[in-house]
Amino acid sequence: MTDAAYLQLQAMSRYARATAGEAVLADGDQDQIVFVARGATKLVAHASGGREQVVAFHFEGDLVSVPARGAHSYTLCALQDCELIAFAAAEFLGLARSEPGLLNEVLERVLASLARSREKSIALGRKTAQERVASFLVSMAGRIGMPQEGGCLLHLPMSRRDMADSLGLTIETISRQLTELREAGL
Amino acid sequence: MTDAAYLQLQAMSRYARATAGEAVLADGDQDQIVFVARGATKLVAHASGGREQVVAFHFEGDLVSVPARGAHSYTLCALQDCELIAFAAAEFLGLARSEPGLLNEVLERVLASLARSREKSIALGRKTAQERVASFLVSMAGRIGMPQEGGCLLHLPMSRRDMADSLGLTIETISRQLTELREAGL
DNA sequence: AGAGTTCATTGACCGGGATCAATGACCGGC
DNA sequence: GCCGGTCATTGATCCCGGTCAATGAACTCT
Repeated sequence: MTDAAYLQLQAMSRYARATAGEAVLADGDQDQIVFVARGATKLVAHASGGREQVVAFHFEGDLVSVPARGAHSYTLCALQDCELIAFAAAEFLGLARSEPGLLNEVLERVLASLARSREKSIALGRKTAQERVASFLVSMAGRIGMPQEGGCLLHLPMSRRDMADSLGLTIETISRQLTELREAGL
Repeated sequence: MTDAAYLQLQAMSRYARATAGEAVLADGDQDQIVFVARGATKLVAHASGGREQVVAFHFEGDLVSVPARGAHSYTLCALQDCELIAFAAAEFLGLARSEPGLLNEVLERVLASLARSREKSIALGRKTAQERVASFLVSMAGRIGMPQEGGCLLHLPMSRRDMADSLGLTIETISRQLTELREAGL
């Protein structure tokens, strides 16, 4: 990346800190691109009737595309204390157009997001509660698990409610499935 | 786009025709990028136990990212007679890196796919059968509806089974919801 | 220490959509 | 014409996970 582009990028960036549980609304009018420099976030969609769907979780180093409200309104929300760097998507992509390396990096991350979103669709559409919880744990282990001898240590920054809202279940069902897995010795 | 890039692009493309119902496996080893020149397709994920989830529908002019098998295996499948142009994703993105215009176009389409995939997650996770069918119809009207005086004409190329596999329901439920909408005069 | 809060767990019951089953419509082949 | 096939519709029944409710654990505030 050229120095000039770097300076431009820095100029259009907005740095934000967020404490655990806090919403990072950013700017509701236009699409945002947010880089998670530290911490973890969830992207929540609000459906009618108070129903909420967690569309994705993000961890340190992840890039999030936060859409302006379309059919549903979205909120980016901190799970832990976070440091975030936000850009207006249009502006960001405008600059990226002259920086193929950057554009390519963004595209690859967006493709990864798309792949994860599709996996979520499969889970939500065709899996039982047990399978959803199990594949959630496997997926999280792959993303933020610390390999340990013989296994893998997993610190989950989200609450039961977040898991439920991500897997299309209720907190009670999550709880029941987890105890079932625990009693099965997993 | 430069002439040289265009020729390279053409050289790495694979043209394919597919008749309705036919699978377009392409190449299972690596990710594919497919352009739908004519017709309509579905991207199907195969879960264990014969369960299938339609991850997305595509129509004339759409660009599809078909992942090589990861957690689940995917198949691109023609809904109508199709003309398709396929690229190996790695190769395609390699060339695109030197063609910012192309890269930018691809990125925008992938972002649109991501947005649709998220909308699908919301439907699958937090909506009733009735709401799913309704938002499916609205979404399809937005993509392939022909505006008519006072309304909108919609030719759906997919079967009840495809809708069911897309919405996480069964053909019976789709049928019941459609008759319910019909009887309500919608 | 006591009161109020939020979150996780567990139990009892209920309902929306899956499953099983039957029927009809439409098709191409011979 | 008849027969086999696939697809859509409708009804009867069942079950997974939602809903309602109670309890306990951990924490903060006064």
